[in-house]
Amino acid sequence: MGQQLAFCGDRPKSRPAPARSPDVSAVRHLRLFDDLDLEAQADILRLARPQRLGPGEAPLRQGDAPDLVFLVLSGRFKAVQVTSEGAQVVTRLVGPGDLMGHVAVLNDKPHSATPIAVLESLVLAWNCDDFMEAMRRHPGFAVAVMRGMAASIQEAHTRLREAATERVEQRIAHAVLRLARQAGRRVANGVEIAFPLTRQDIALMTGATLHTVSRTLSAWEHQGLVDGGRQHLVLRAPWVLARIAGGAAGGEETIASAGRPSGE
Amino acid sequence: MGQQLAFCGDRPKSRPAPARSPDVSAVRHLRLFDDLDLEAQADILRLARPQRLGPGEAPLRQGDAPDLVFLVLSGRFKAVQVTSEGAQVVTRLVGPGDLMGHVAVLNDKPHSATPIAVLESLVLAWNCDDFMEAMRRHPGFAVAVMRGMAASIQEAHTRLREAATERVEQRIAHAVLRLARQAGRRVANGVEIAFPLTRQDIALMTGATLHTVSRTLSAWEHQGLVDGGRQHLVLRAPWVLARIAGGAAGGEETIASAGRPSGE
DNA sequence: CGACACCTTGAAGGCTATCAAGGTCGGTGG
DNA sequence: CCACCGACCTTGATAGCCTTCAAGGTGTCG
Repeated sequence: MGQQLAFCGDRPKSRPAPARSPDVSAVRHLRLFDDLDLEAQADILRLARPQRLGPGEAPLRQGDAPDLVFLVLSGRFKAVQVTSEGAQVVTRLVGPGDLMGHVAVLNDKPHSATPIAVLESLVLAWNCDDFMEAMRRHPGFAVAVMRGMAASIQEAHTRLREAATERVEQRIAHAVLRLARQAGRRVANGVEIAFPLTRQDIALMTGATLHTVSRTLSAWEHQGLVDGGRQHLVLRAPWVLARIAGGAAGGEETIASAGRPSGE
Repeated sequence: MGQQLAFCGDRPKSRPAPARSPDVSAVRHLRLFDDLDLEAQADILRLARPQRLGPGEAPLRQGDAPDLVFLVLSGRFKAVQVTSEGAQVVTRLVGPGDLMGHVAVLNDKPHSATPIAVLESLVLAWNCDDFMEAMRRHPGFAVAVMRGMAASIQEAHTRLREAATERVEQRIAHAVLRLARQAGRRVANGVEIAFPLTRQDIALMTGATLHTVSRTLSAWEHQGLVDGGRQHLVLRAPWVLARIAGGAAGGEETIASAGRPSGE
């Protein structure tokens, strides 16, 4: 009882003295800090160390012992899991306000995926002992972290259901709609996915091959549903994609033939 | 800031006075209470109300507003998610020490699955406000809850990877091995799944049809890898199944041809 | 302007769902 | 006790979705 667990694995405690504690104003707007008063925010931030990552860089690697916990301030990451046979999956997309590495720390197991930056990104890093201590000292923080984990679980279960019950075209539709919701930017033609996204990436998110993804997007482009391009995607008719995702076979569906919702 | 969130949805707070607070001894051995001293355990249990469920019964239903959080003391549940088209998935298996309903409560969204008892089961129920309050008052409890959620996330991501990269036979192998780990009981012939499990259940866990599952299990039974039966399964050669799960095509593999591990 | 990464498109084949037709077990009521 | 019924399981045949194999096209960066 009351047994102390080694949350950071068994490696020596390396606590690099924060060069300078980040400013509270940088995180005030994040939902993770909604519940906390200024004092608590400052207390938690005092232990954090900012870090900058360019596209392709990773703050931690699959298989590493848990050591640090990261909070994304800006930019975006894709969490890639590689199997022993070399097959890959993108387990989730990580954006501002999301944590990385906390699952492994809480589980006391090696990291199960490598988060790779797809944009110039800024993160905060905590030594994992400090992170655990912050949660113990500020229950509101712990609850906020749990909220994020709960959302993560629901998303994973949703994707699990899609993978088990849907055809490839539906899964791709769901995937791009989810991308638009998580990282979409309104543009003239519709909604643009606001980071470089290859066909291969979509394939890794949907359990399809890049060939099938390419074919599907080509078909959609011919129907005017999307604008494709090199590492680039614009959803011109999200409502039609939603109908495809919902189970309608698609068939001869065009932009005009589907009732455009008045709201939104 | 400090804005109070409606964790229980907007329904009136119904707090049925606990008939009698459950005994601390019933939960002492659960990992969820490892970190807590006796006083904290008692404080948390004081708010809980025991409840008994028979096979087929569900403590909550998919789509319901979050209201209560449950802790399984004994028995077992399968969490079933149904899509609008009627397709079903089993998102997870819930056993002693696991929570139910907490994800929806933390997310403040309707329950995303219905946990159905597959055995006579005993659970503890908390009003969700009380549950949140317990976590705020006892950070160690919050951390323990998070540990369970972290495990849940890793399992979901693992299954996501399997669904995306593996053939049906491999997925079934992984599924039955996971079942054996979570609900296995050593018997003379090997390891028995210790609750009634239909082919359909396995199909809902793996994204296959019950026909394919039946065919696969029949083939395994002919090879002596498993003993099948009505709602019944015994793994005679888990190490061979592990090899099948690991990617080996199986082919002419028999019990004898695979090196039996010395340990365990 | 050459090389690399990304994308497109065709053809063939296999894995699995689907359709179809029973078989078997266990409980229930007469 | 026995017959019936429902739930669960098995096995064949067929069809089709999607992967796999193959061959190029295209955009971008150094």
